[in-house]
Amino acid sequence: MKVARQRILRQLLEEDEPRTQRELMAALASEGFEVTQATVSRDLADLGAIKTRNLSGRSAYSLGADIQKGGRSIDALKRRLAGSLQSVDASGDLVVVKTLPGHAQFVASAIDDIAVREVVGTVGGDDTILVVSRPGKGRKVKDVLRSLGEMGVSGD
Amino acid sequence: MKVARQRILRQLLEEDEPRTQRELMAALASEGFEVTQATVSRDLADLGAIKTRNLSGRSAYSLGADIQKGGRSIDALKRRLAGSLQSVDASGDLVVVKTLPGHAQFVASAIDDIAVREVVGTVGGDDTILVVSRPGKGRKVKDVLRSLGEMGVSGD
DNA sequence: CATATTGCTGCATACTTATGCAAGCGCATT
DNA sequence: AATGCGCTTGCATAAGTATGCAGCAATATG
Repeated sequence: MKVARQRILRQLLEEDEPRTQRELMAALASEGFEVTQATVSRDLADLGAIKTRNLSGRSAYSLGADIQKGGRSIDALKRRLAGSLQSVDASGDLVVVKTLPGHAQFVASAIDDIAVREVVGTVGGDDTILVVSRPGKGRKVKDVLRSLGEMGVSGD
Repeated sequence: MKVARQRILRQLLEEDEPRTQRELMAALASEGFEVTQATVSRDLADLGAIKTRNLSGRSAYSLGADIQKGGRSIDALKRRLAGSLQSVDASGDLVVVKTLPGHAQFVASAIDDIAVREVVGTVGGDDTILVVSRPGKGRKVKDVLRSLGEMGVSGD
């Protein structure tokens, strides 16, 4: 089953330093999941895994930029955010996110988790977050956050 | 020249979302650097660049897990650490790092930056840092940190 | 029950990236 | 100047990864 396999895969990604998909394939096999490299590739995409470089410069798969906080998928994050987001507006490269009272810190860290490239950083208060995006990415970040929350909002 | 080219490369990695080395090759060419894919590959290794997945799940190159803090290479980090480290010891998966007074916070954040996979997290005081490594990685983290600082230390 | 629809997978293969090797260059030494 | 060393690069190719397509199974629909 796919879900079970991907759960194992997560573990493997956290515990070991799988260097190739072939290696993961073997590891999965020894756990009873015999799949091809193609499936591993697709699983890794599902999990949002990336190939990082470890301390020695060698590359290995891991669960993304937020490894320390425990990996999560975009989907999982979507679920987390959906309930807390109130509105998202942008002014240039600054994106202002309103949340339920007290949720700002939580949401801000979630945004930090997910927006690896487009976001420079976030500042969270009690119910408001200021998201600083990379030059020209403000609109995009806004759109993405809105789509994650799937809520109606005021204009640009 | 290599250095100049890699500087441009950094910029490209930060500003755009290059999806393949071929793309980077083209971008570099339009900046006056005509090199082959092989060179781009080696440059990316030098810079410690990794292939992340952006919000939509597509993969793109970027400067590692420390994007938000401004990318830097292992080498740069080495230079930063060398002057501040005093000693490194490990006890199981806990690594204790001593720094010059007041440098702990700084060094801790540097370690966070660099130790993408092996380190679970760090706690920094004034001149001491507690580094929590992944199970079984304590020794390795210790060794790496020592080698970064290139200093004599006490035993295990 | 028969027929769609959907999702997961393997196969084969296209695409992408890494690397052994040799050439070229600059600097130091003899 | 000649020799030798180390570094960088391109070339060719190996190694690794992604993906179109088709088959299969499970579930939904008539």
